[in-house]
Amino acid sequence: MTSTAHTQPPLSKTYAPAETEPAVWRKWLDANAFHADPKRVVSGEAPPYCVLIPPPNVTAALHLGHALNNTIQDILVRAHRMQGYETLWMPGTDHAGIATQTVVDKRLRAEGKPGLAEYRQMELKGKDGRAKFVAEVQAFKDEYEKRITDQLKAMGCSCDYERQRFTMDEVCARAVREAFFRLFKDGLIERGKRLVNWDPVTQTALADDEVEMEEVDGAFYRLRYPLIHPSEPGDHKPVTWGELSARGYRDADQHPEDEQAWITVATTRPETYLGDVAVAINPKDPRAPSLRGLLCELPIVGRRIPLLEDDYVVLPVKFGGPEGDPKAEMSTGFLKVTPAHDPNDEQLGKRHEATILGSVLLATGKRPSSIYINVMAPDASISDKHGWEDVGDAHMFVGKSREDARELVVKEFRARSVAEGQEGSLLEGITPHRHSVGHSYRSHAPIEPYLSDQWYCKVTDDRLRGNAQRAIKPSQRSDASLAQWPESTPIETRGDGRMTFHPARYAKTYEMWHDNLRDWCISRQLWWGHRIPVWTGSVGGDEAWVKRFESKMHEWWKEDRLTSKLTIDPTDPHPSLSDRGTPTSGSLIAVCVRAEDSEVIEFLSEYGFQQDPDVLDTWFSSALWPLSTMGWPDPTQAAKDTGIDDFADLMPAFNPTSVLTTAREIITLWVSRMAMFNRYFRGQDDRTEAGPAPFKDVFIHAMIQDGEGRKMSKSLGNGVDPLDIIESHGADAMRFTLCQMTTQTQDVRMPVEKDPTTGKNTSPKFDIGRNLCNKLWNAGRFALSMLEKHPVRPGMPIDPQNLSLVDRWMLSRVVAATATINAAIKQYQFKDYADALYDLLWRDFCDWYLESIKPTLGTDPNQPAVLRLVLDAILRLMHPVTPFITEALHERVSALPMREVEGFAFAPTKSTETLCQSGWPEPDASLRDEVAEAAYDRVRALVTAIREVRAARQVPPKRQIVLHATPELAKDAARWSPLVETLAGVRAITTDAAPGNSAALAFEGVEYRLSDLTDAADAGAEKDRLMKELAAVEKSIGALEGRLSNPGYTDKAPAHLVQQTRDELEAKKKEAETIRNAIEALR
RNA sequence: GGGCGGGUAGCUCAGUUGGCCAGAGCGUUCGCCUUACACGCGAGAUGUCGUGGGUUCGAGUCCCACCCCGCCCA
Repeated sequence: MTSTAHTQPPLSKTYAPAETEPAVWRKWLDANAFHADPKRVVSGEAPPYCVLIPPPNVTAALHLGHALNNTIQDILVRAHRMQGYETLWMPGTDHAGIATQTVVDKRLRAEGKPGLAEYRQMELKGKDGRAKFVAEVQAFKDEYEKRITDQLKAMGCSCDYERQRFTMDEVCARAVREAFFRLFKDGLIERGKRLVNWDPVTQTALADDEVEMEEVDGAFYRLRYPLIHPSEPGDHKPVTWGELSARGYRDADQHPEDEQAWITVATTRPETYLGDVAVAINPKDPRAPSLRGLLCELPIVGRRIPLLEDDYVVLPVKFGGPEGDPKAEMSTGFLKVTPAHDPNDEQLGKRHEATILGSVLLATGKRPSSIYINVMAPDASISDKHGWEDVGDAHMFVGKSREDARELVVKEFRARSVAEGQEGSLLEGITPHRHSVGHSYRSHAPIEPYLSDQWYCKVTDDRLRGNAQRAIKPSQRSDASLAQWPESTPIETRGDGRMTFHPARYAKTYEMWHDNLRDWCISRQLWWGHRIPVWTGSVGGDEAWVKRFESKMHEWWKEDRLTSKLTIDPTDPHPSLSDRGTPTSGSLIAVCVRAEDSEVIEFLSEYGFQQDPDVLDTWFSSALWPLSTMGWPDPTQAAKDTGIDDFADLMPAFNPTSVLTTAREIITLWVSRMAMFNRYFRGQDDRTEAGPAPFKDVFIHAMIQDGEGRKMSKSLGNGVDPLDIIESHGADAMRFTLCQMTTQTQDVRMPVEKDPTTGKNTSPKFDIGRNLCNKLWNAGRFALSMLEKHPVRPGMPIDPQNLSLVDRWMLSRVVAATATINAAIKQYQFKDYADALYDLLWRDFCDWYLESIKPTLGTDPNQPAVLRLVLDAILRLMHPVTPFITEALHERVSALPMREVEGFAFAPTKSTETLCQSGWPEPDASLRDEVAEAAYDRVRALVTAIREVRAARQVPPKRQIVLHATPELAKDAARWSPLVETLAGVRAITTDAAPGNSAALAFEGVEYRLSDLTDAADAGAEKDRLMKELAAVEKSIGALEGRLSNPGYTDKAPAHLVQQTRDELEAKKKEAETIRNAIEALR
């Protein structure tokens, strides 16, 4: 045993995290303490415990939410490591396509360098703008990745940093290629022209869950469309009110009969009228029959569009629409139909495709190619270059932004009348209307529903959705979902039903997401990301040339190096990939290349094939995280790429992982997709059996809000930077506070204040953690000094029966706390874990145990051994949440001589070099000593009673007083000696009669006396106090008697409870008697 | 509109299957620099448990209705 304790410098009076943390971190690294060895799992030496970090975005600093999330993961990981599990916490970062691209563009411009727009110009001029921009992003990525890793280290996260992955590194890239290839081959990826969520600022498509709905103050604009008769192109035959009246149109006679009639549409987006292809009316609307066969003429544009009947249109209230429904209140009964700029209109348009196309044919003499008239450019400005030809007189709108175009449309409609010389404006009116509008989660610009070619993953296929639904534990499935999706019933033998949500309610979020799932748009019009591995082109001309192509393609296809699909007609406005067929001249061929296969790629280039310019949604690569981080699909190659030679053992050892810890919104964005992919790609090749879900548990933590219940955000300036807290309070203090805040609710509040000295945001909440650390530090410092003065004498393990009362009590408290802590960690009840530690350390160990042993430590030969053991156990139990301070103290404690206590063991681990690798307390349940606890509780109750009297009587703290006890109590106190004397400031416990100026002490319903309190007792104050106390006791007696006189209670309540009430009544009556006597004595 | 969470002391939160007089920390009041800790020690005060009904001998806890706040989905 080295006596390092003697050579080490004295501990400072308050805990100074900045002096401790770096040295402790070095110690962990030197011990290689966080490195997981999958071989120990594969060989059966140790059970696995694995956590995958939710990879943070590589270009954003970690915020307090990350700090919470990572604290939770580190608690779980450190606890399990100490419990003897072979533990892997896999770190990594996410390339975060759209976010990073945006951030880097902004940064470049802020630095006065060329931005994305300039690189786009370069690319157009063939100057390699794309590659150069990606190189810029890469440089930023390297810088920020290091920053994030440093932040994780500052928080004390015990990740296996050697295995750190990045979603775009070569190992992860290989997983993306393989996954895309297999999904493509299996018909689960397709391309199609659909209306997508378009972000006009970043100019990319977004998935449904990347769109945030926000309430916006808008308006319903009521626009009049003149009615005309169908006629030859060029002719213009207005419908008059007279005619309408004759057709039975309601209220048509309210208008001059020779004037042109109109209908009124209500819209929140007047600028989209340029793309209208029809106006729809509900068939139940009484006006519908009289309008049949008529057309509208779009003002200014001059397009003639049909009137459709469709019950999607909301009936106005006056025609029987639902009362109270704001839409029915606002509705004019006419809906403008703009398929290219509204998803509902698209659906409606598709239902009436024949009518619309036929009507356009009739009006223009030209057969239109589709129902879509797209009037916007990708930046959402009005454009006649993207599918809008019949501009008519509407040139004035071209080139205007959405917002400007809206204003101009309103202005023009207001200025114009339905027909030349006719009264009244085309703009019937504007009604303010608050409604929700989709915004980009990244640029926060309003989403434009926009028609474009995109790649989709058919997640609605049972092979993906079904397996995700079946993944969750049967008891967490709802009847409604099972009824809706009978095929999603988990089948135990398929490996279904093994994923559990904590708290359980989140299973419902997950379930409902899948119940309403739509196909996933996976392409993004970005440069930063995994480029879609599909090359398209067509092959024609010389027969030998074509033959060479076909034979090579066939050869490689047989080798599974590529797979292809065709679009038969490249001019098809809705190109969709059909199954692989014989390439024919003129058909567009899409070839998916499995790997970075230069032979195939060069060959395709030779034939003029070009790689799809789009990249994949970031979540596509994130979804592969449980696979890609473990070297899938080619661990051998992954080992070569990284120099980490045990890649091959990772999957068998650690997938499925133990738990995923993440935030609520991630359930849909990420958890679902990881579940789908892990089960799909780890399933049997014949798909008879799905693979395992990627984690056994999913823990969803609360979201931290500020004191007013608002999200922490940059724009509000209410965010707290974890690094600031680490600097001001220490990493452990931050971690303990966050742990203690983690209740099972979905939000937790953290009042934010500005630190007056640094000007940085902080919260008084962190004082909880700081104070706790300081308490631990001083308790440790004190215990260490005591153990130096009174060293443990080594020897045979101590029989706990030979220990003093307070020692047996303290050990019993450690046993109880360990059980509470184990249960809390197992159930992800982090607040319970923190509270159990707080009580054990502060209340039990510091307030009572340390105070109790002060006078006896030098005389009781066993006591130092217990003190050392208990301190050691507390350090271990606290280590997962406060790793730095416990490691630092443990270094000194472990250097001291020790002696075991029978039954108090620690879990076996692979090393005890550091505390973080040392074993978790595993005390035998027999050390739980109910008798000692009851006895010590009596001591505490007596001490507290005496202290109350002392405080009430203003006895000076240092004054030693005398307790006049009954012979029974004196006997007990002698057994406990000197606990009561030490803790209550009692000089002597005597059976002598008390002198006249003594004070009353009520304990266990018996009156005792305390004397020598002061030189002269203040009888008046004492009497007042006793009168108050008596009133309280009498109130209780009344309540208890009331309960007992209720036959319903005595007859129906459990007997032991009734007895308990009777006993208590007796005790209270005695107590009242005691107080009355005391009052009497004062007279 | 659907789903979920919350409304308990001035603040932040506990309160498991209904069963002692509803708890903790911070803050606050009183007394203490008691030789580990003033980031501390001892003692105290503070609650119509969102509102209104109901079930029960007994409700913060179960049921119904309603009112606020927040999140997610449409």
